[in-house]
Order: sequence, then structure tokens, then C-alpha cells
Amino acid sequence: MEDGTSKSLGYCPDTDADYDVLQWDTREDCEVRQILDRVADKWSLLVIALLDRRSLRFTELRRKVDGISQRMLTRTLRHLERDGLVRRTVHPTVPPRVDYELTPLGATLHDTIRALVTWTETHQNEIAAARAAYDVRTADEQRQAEQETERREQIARSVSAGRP
Amino acid sequence: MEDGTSKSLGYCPDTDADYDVLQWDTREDCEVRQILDRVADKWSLLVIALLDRRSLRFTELRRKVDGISQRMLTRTLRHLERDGLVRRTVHPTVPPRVDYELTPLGATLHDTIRALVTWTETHQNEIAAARAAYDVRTADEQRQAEQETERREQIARSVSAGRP
DNA sequence: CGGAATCCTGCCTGATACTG
DNA sequence: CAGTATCAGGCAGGATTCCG
Repeated sequence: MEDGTSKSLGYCPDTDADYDVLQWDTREDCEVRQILDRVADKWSLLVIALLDRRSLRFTELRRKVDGISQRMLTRTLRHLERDGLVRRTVHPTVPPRVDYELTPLGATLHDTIRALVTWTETHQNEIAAARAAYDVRTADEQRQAEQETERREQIARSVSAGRP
Repeated sequence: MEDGTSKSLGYCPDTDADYDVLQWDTREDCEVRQILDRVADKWSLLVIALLDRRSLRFTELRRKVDGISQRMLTRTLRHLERDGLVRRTVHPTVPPRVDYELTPLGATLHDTIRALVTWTETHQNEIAAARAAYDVRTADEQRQAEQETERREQIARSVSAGRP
């Protein structure tokens, strides 16, 4: 209800004849895209990665996922619950206590997501190096571009000075 | 330069005494989080998933990634290039031609992301079922809540009518 | 404690126009 | 073709408040 199910039937002119490479339905209204957009959400990813077998309470999650607002945590958890990835258990105590844990389905996704986290941990140095290199390159190009612009402006000035 | 490069080296003051479960640095300024936030972006994910060995031109990508604005495609590609995941090749022809392809590093990430896409394809039926079930449940609860509210309002009305 | 409701800001997006 | 630039608008997301 409310969100990602039926949408603008975004018809997709899509591909024509390049089936040489594996492809999948990339249309926006495609089921896989819908799910992927949810799963590829940074908060969802973190929550699932943190729910490693052990169930966590709302506030525990809030503390562990640094930077998340309670609004987004609530939304994220509702989405994950709706998708059958997380089970929400309310204990009718006072003060209230709500536990979140992965469902079996969520656990299978957890494995995949852990792989992503592991990849990140493994390659973070390479990425940092790539970023540094890129930034240097870009800074150089910008300096050159500025010089180029200045040169042209000088030409333009001398021209307009020639015939006022 | 500017964003997430050299920072808090992975040690995590974080938790106090719950090391029972595997944990990693979840702080917002953590290197891994920075990368993860980028990788977990829906557009990045799609682009990497589509760049399967074969290089693609800008417009090819634009057509394949249904729903992306050219602004976001440009941004996404720049980010991926900066992170060393995608190589951008400009052919000085006319009209211009720019090819994008995965770097070796990007290819390793591609494997992980394909796993995510495959997971989605495999479990989309289960998720659809979970969503349907959830929506039914929620609709029921809402109907009950509305009835409850109405009942209380009636009581309130009869009370205020009793002593005006 | 675990939310729901409200307000408000900022970014994404879409459209358009202009370069090279 | 492959962008960059700019502007309007809409909605995601943060901060705050209040309730069971």
C-alpha cells in the first residue's frame, strides 16, 4: 500500500538488438528493480548487515547505525518487515520492548550483503588510492582549463580594443 | 580531497561490551561506510551490473538504465570513475564518443553485485508474497483501529453531552 | 521505549538551452 | 553525441514534538 508496487507503467523502448551480453529487465516498473532499489538502500543494507543472527531492539539498532534518524530507521524496518526480511516482535511489557531479527529469507540476503561489506573492507585501500589519483588529475585539468580560459579572454579583450 | 579519504582508521570506540556478535565500524565517518554508501546507491548498482565486461557508451547506458536522468547518470559515472571502478575513455572523433567499462577492481565488485541481482531474481516471488501478506495484515489492523477510535469518540460525545 | 505526526530544508529530478 | 548549466518542483529525509 502506498509505495512501490504499481506505478507509472514506464514503458521501456529499451534494447533492440544487443542481446550479446547477459541482460535482465532494467525497466523501472520491473519487479527486480523495485526490490533492488529497496535492497540497495544504504540504511537497509546496514540494518541487515547488523542483524547478524542476534535480534536487536529498536534503540540498539539506532545506536549501532550511526547517523540514522529514528524516522528513517522506522521506515527502513517497516519496509524490511513488509518484504519478509525482518521479523518484528512486540513484547507487551512496560516500558515496551520491540525486537527485530532476520527471517530465514533475510538470512539468505544477509550472506550476500556480508559479501558486499567484505568486498568493501578488502578493497578500501585501492579505492582510497584511486580517489586520490583522480583528485590530483582533476585538479591539474582544472588548472589547465583556467589558464586556457584566461588566455582566450585576453585575446577577446585585445580584439574588442582593436575596433570599438 | 574534499570527502572520504584519510580519516578515522577503522578502530571503533563504539560499543561497550557486546562483542558477542561480529561487528565492524559503523560510524558515519568510517571509510567502509563511505564506500558502502556509494556502492549501495541504486544507480551505481545498476550501472555496474550493466557494465558486464562489455564497454558501453553514454547513451547506451542512458537507454538501458530506465528512468535515470542524464544528470544522475553523469554524476554516478563520475563517482564510479573516481573510485576506480569504471574507466572512461574519450575518443576524439566527431561526433564524440565516450566509452565506459569496468576496471579490474570494478569487475571484482561486479561479481558481488551480480550475486545481489541474482538473489533478487531468485526470491522475488517470496518477497511479493510477503508484501501481499503484510498489506492484508496492516489493512486489518487499520480497520480495527478505526473502529476503536470511533467507539471512543462516541463515548467522549456521550460524556460531554452529559455535563455541558 | 518505540514509535506516529508535523514541519521544514535540501537534494534529486525533469526540462530546457548551450557547447565542442 | 556527450556532456555542462540553470531553474522550478516535488519529495526524501532530518529535527522536533507528543503519545501509549
